[in-house]
Amino acid sequence: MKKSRKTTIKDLAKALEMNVSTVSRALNDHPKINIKTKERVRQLAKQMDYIPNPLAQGLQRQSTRTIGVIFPTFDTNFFFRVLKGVEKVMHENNYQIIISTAGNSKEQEKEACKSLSAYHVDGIIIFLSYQHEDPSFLIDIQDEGIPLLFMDRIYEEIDANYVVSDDFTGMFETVCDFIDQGKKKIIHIQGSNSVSTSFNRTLGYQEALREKGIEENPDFIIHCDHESEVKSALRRFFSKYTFEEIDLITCFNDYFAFQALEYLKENNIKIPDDISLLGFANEPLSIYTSPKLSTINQPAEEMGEKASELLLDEIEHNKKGESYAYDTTRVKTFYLRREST
Amino acid sequence: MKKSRKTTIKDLAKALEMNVSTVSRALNDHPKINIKTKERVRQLAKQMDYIPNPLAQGLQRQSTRTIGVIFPTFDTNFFFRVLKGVEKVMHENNYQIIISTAGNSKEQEKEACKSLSAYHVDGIIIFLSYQHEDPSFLIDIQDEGIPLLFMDRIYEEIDANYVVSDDFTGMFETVCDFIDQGKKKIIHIQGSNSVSTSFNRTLGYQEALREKGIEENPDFIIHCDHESEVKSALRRFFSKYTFEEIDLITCFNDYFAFQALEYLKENNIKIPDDISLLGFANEPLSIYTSPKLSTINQPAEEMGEKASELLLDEIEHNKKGESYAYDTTRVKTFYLRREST
DNA sequence: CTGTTAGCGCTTTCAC
DNA sequence: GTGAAAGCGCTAACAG
Repeated sequence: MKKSRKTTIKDLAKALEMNVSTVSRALNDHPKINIKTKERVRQLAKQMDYIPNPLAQGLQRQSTRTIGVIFPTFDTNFFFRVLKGVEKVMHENNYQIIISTAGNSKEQEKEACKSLSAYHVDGIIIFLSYQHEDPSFLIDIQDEGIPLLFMDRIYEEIDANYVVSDDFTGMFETVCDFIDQGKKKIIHIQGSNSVSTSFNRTLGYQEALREKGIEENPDFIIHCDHESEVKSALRRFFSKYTFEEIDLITCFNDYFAFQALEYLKENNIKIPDDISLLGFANEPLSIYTSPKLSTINQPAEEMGEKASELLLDEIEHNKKGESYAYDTTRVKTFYLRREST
Repeated sequence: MKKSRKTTIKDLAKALEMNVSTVSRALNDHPKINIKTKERVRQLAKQMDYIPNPLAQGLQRQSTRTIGVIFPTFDTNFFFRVLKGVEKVMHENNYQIIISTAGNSKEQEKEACKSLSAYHVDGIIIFLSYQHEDPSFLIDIQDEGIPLLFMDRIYEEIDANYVVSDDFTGMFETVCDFIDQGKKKIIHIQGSNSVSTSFNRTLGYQEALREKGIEENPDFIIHCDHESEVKSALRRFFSKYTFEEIDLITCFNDYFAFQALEYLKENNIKIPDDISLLGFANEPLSIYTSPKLSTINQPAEEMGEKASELLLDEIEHNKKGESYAYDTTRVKTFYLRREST
């Protein structure tokens, strides 16, 4: 393994017989540098294939043109789609992306944050997945001047930019519409309560019933911590109720809906004639089921883009020392009718 | 925005009334440091929440505990699954991951490489997606001492670690088995020829026919650059041939197979009774179709893990200045029977 | 065992 | 306009 050294600013300076500081200034388009010198420097830089060392720059400038993204896991396709949006905007702006996961513990989540902060990322996009009784580590990060952008979950205690999809409204409006169309016997399969998205979707379901004056039956909210529990939960439910007593099944997400779909098919229930089925998220899979799953679209890529733009904005303001007003943008979700409703 | 400074090694040194170098050595477990001093230093470090600045360390050590991963795009779930494997191993070993995409041009692919090299990553995992007439930029990166690991595609010209799934064998063996079972009229929908995975899968198909003494009909290899072309390509094909003339449709990947599935359903062909259908890759979607798609499993996560381990290994050897022998590991693919065959 | 010093590659005052 | 010099936070000879 031969080691070829990268050309540094010193090499340029020597070759051009000027001081490194001049070269640096020329490269950074400093106003007081002779246009001719600038050109000479730039030309040689290109010729010698000079790329500034971001580590050195970062050390000096306290900025690395790097942002971090922390996901709960790498299991859900939704995150990948968000990442795509992030990637797009960040690379357009010449930022690198460092990814992390919270894994399966609060501790890991905290470690991921600290680690990114140590790496001097210029900002962090985070899908916080745990409830921390002491979220001071997050505030510490902000205090270090690293902007934090929270995705898909709002923390009242923390002042920051937020990008969330409007889970509540999406579910609320859609369920209202169904009720108006005469489907009044609706159950909801909810996910883990500690996940705010699940919580909000359930809330949307409940509020819609209330709005339309339908009495809530506690049995009609079926709790599953994981999609693998859906079928047996439904089996339990339908041992108490008949299929005729239900018009529509709403679900925390598309994966839950897929399980429900299988369950219904196994029981020879016609979808949507006997029972309608609604997912949530518009995962790519939802167009491949049969019948194709109706769902509530959650524009993942758009969320990633929006988050990146906000974060970049905050970073820029920070650099200039300007003040900055936080924003929480709710990305619109909407009902997507396919074949299961 | 209050800016709280991070505690540095200097702060520790001052507080402990010793020299920074002693502190540094204590922190790095240098053999010749008094065990007592080490303890004092470490305790204060923990107490003051000291985290070494990776930028400074990187600048000095020429190593950043950071690796880069370059994907062609963020479209295929397969990449996400690979990333999961990479994430697992890398974070176990305290490495950060920087991600990039080749986007849609050779130039971008090259830029991504250069950019990662500039960031002084310790290694790069790359799914090369273009054919570069001049791959010297890759060799340059190796010469800088940055190990390159190629995924899913072999470059004869470049000496490096490779991790590939055995596309050829997976397709070859599966098609042979089908032929043995009496399905002899087999077509193959191939993807872009410039993608080596597609190329190899096609080769597997062809070789299986040859092996079993079946004459190849050029019409039976249907070319599509993208899944969106599959339906019309099939329409064209089946205007020339009847459905009865075909036993089995093999596809470049599961997405292609989904399109074929839709086409067959639209034409009221019973799967697998009239025609069998085989995908490739075992994308998560394949279990949600109806009928469930039979496919050839490609262990994405495992590939990511294996790649990471090899890369880390090379990095470690490099650091110690030891010699290192490259390896190309073929990850086994295998036929996964579900309902479409 | 520990301190002194130089330097990684770059930016940025402060001079002139 | 440009040069000299200090310093970002850390490590690693070289001394003693």
